[in-house]
Amino acid sequence: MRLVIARCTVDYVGRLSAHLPSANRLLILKADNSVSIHADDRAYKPLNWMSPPCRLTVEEDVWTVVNKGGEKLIINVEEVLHDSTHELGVDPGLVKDGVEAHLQELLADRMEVLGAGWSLIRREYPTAIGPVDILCRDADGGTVAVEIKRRGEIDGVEQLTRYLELLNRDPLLSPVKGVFAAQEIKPQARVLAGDRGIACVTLDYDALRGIEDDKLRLF
Amino acid sequence: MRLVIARCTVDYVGRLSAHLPSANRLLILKADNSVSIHADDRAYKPLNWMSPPCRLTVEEDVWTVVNKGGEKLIINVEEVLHDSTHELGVDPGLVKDGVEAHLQELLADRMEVLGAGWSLIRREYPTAIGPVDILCRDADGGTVAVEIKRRGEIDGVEQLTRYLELLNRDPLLSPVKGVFAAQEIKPQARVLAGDRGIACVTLDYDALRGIEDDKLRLF
DNA sequence: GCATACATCTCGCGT
DNA sequence: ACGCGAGGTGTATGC
Repeated sequence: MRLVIARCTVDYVGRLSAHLPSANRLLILKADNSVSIHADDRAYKPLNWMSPPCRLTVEEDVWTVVNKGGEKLIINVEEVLHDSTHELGVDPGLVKDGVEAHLQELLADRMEVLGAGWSLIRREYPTAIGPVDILCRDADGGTVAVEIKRRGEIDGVEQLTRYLELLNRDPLLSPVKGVFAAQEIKPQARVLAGDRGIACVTLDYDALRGIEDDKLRLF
Repeated sequence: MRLVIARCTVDYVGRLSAHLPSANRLLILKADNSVSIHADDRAYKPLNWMSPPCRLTVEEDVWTVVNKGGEKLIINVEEVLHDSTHELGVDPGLVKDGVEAHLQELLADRMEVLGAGWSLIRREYPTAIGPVDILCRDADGGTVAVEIKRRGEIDGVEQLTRYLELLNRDPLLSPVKGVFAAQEIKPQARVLAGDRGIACVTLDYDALRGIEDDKLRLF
């Protein structure tokens, strides 16, 4: 990894055209040839970048990065204020916990959260337009499609609506009801769901995990 | 901006929990107190980060970054291999060209691209569920809602569908037809649009800009 | 401040 | 390779 602090201008031509006027910035050149240009604010997003795989060529003070799609990043280095290179090695990578997949596992293992007597048919129930997160039966034996999101927004309701339309065309399954389950459901999504006859359930991740822990403790 | 190359472990607790085992990484501490942790690959996304506004506290070799939402980033610095600080000043920022807003301007100025005799009613036509990109009249005087995207995907068709549903409830406007306009329209979006009676138009950005340039040259 | 829509989104999974 | 969905999405804009 090479770190350069330099006064530079940058031009990007690709999916759009963009230009950075002359200023002092951080240029990061990584082992995979990727390049990013950072200002002194905002942690996440570089001002400009070229993702790998790409090729970097240096001619005098003009650095050019191109990728296979023909996108081009041209850095004009006017003055170098710092330049250092460091060996980092391969990163072991990060361990995550708490994403939607985990919510789905937890809920599938504890269907009674949705109602007494509810039971799982299967997770990731396949359909022509994609898998339904959870297909289950309610206490009356009726089929229910459950869409799970971390944050429930309007597009999640649209997604579930498409699944329900499709599932209800199958006479073996119909009628299929819908449940929109999320840790947090936006008001607009709740209104749209109500309008479509879809029930909303907010999931308490810690409580679900607590139940799961209790279960594990039994073994 | 402070650049540190260090062997470190990182823990993030917030919207999820994540852990980075000990390894050499780049730590970027920016003027707005934001922190990001980079491995030696991938230009865009840090391994871990804390976006501003946030607060950084250093106690011995443990750096803690917290934000208002209670998210926490804990960096355990085991060995510092490089440490330098640089003054960059405020960045003038980047100038973009080719985004959706510009497509909308160009198309509004050249409605005949959609058909002979078409005319603009207004851009950003307000509705209860958000502004319609362009509302216009076709050659027969019928009202048309146009949704513009850079890349036309399924959610854009859903969005336009919601607008059309709403607009067609207004007897003063109804019937309102729909046009889905984008530089590139994905096949699935095209199929869904067809199913909903929505016309698809691919926009040639360079051609639109060329027409605009010609117009400007007249003055 | 909340809510929506866009992004050179990136990234991973599945077909 | 493309399509699709998720993301600690981040970021800007309008209310």
